[in-house]
Amino acid sequence: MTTIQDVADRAGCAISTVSRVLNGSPHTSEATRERVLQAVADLGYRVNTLGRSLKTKQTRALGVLIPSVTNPVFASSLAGIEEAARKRGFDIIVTTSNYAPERDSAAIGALSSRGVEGVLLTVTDPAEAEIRAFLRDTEVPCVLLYNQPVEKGVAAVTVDNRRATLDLAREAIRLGHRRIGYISGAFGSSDRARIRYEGYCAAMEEAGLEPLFAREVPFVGRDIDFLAAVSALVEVKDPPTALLCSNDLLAIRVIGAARTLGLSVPDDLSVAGFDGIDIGRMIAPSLATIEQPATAMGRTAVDLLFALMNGSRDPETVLMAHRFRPGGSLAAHRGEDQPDARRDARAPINGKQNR
Amino acid sequence: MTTIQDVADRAGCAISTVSRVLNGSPHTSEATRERVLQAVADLGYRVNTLGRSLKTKQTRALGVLIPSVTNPVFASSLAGIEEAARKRGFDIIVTTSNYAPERDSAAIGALSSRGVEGVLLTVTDPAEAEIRAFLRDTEVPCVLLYNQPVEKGVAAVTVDNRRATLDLAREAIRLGHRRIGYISGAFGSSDRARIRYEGYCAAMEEAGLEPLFAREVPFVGRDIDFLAAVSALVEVKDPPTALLCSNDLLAIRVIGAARTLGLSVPDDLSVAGFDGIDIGRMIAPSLATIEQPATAMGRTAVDLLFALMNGSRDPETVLMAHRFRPGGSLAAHRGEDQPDARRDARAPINGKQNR
DNA sequence: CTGTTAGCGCCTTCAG
DNA sequence: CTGAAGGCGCTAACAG
Repeated sequence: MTTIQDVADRAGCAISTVSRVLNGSPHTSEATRERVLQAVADLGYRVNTLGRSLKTKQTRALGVLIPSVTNPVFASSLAGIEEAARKRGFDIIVTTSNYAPERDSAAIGALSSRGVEGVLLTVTDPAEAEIRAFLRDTEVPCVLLYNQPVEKGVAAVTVDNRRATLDLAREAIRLGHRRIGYISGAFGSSDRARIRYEGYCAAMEEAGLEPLFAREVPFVGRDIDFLAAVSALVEVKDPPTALLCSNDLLAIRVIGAARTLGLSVPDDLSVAGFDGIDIGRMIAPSLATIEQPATAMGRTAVDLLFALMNGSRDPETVLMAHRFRPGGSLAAHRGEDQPDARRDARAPINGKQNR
Repeated sequence: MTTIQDVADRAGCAISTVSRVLNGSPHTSEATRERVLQAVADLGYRVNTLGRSLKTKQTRALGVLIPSVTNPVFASSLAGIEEAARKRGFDIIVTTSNYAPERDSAAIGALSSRGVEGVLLTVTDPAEAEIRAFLRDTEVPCVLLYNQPVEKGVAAVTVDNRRATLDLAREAIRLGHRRIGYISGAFGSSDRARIRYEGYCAAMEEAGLEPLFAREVPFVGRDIDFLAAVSALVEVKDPPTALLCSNDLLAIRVIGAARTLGLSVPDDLSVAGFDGIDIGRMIAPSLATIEQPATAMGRTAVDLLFALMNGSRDPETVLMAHRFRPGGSLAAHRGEDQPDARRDARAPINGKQNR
């Protein structure tokens, strides 16, 4: 590895001079400047970022933590992040938690240990003690993405998850559904799932309906377990006519499971998701969902992060606009039911009850 | 930021002692060990990776370059990479080229400037001069992913793109198709696309057919341009009955465009892709394609990289197994054509000809 | 067993 | 305009 000293030797000057031309210091004669540049080219020299960073305390690197990179919604936000960071000359260090809460703080520790100048976080639970402590104590600027902060003074970019799911559930109700279930991955793995559930409950109550059930299913588990879980939900007396899923990937799996169980979507069962990933448009029937602007959210989060970094803005929660996207998976209920649907509402049919 | 000196002060010892206990050196008394650990906990101290790396020349970081993180095939390989790297205690710095050749070498430069201990590359063109030079001259271990190296001594993990497309084209031919077209993103943006095209040509020639055409379409461009490009290909006299696409994302867009043009897939036009992304299974009709084990390829690439790093293996090309995945998008040709299809074969109908 | 010391590669006053 | 020198945080001999 060639160092700044090698360049200085070849250019016949001191390393400080090399440093100056490399960093565009104005006080250098054109002649030596040329020689230095020539030496750099000859030797194929590249500054060692570590040495520089150690001195300047600037790593020009951002840390990113997301649950998974194969979930298109996070891939999109990552794309937005990467683009916005690169535009400013920053690299990103990417870590994933795979929805495992215990990996969150480990990842955050590793990131800050690397001296990243800012951090973008999608954690499983922003209310978790260690996470809160970090958010409060750290001096490295930090913005939550998709998470909704539990205390003031924490920056975040998200949609209004509660309101969005309320909108979605209202739509299902408007379409004549009365027995509507909510299904999510492990609540412990996603504050979004919990908040969205609240929105669902609010809509049900508003319509004078009892929330049917909220069931956690093994989102990242094996197909066979997943199928069993869905089966337990829908193969009951007075089954739900619509299922709201905490995210699109889950919804797509549910549709697949329903089909395996011999149910037609949406004829026998309506299904809706949340996120608005592209795949939803391509499948048949297309997936009804809530769209959130994932790439723009990533970009916005970086913008906010840089504003935080240079002190031009205080931590705040930026709410992005969401939008209901209609789709064939959520259709009008062909009601052979009695008018007063409340009589059908009941305690959880199966599985643990939430709330 | 608290440093090792702060810890030493608080523990009442020298920084070297702190360093020793932190790095698990055996020669430390249990007593001081305790004191140090306590001080670390009290102060919430974390080693500064930069200082350590500067000394040890070990960054425990890998560099990754992929075209895009929103293409599921690269997202999957990235997931495999991240997992395998983390298992070994390595972080990854992720850069994307967005299929722009000029961004490849810039990214590689930035990566090595950060002192990454190894690099995983999916470049637009491994034959490009600057890339070749880097591959040949660099002392940082490096493995290509998806790319097929153009010279010996370069490590790579890929499938046999030529052979795979040959298999795919054979399948189309077996299904009765004679007028088969090949469509890809910009050849300049993907050596895979070019090599796959060769496989297509080989299959056609083997069957005594003339390659119909190979057309580059604006893969990352606007919908309207894309539609026009597809329209120009299929709205001709004696249109192709099957279209082989250089990747799945492209194939899915083609199906969408065909539909917009009023064509039914596969009744009017069969379409096949390459990659085997999950979405392909979920759309209707399901996408016929060549599956490559993206996540495993990422993992394998990291394994190979580490073997390179510790010198236990020499650069080599690892060919992973591919598999034809049947799908509704590629159906038997309902031939009202004359038996000798060669009479229909012709020079490119439209667009620039390749090869 | 523990402290002292010499850098790793680079930037940045401070003199000259 | 340029060189010399100190030090960023840490590790690794080398003494003691």
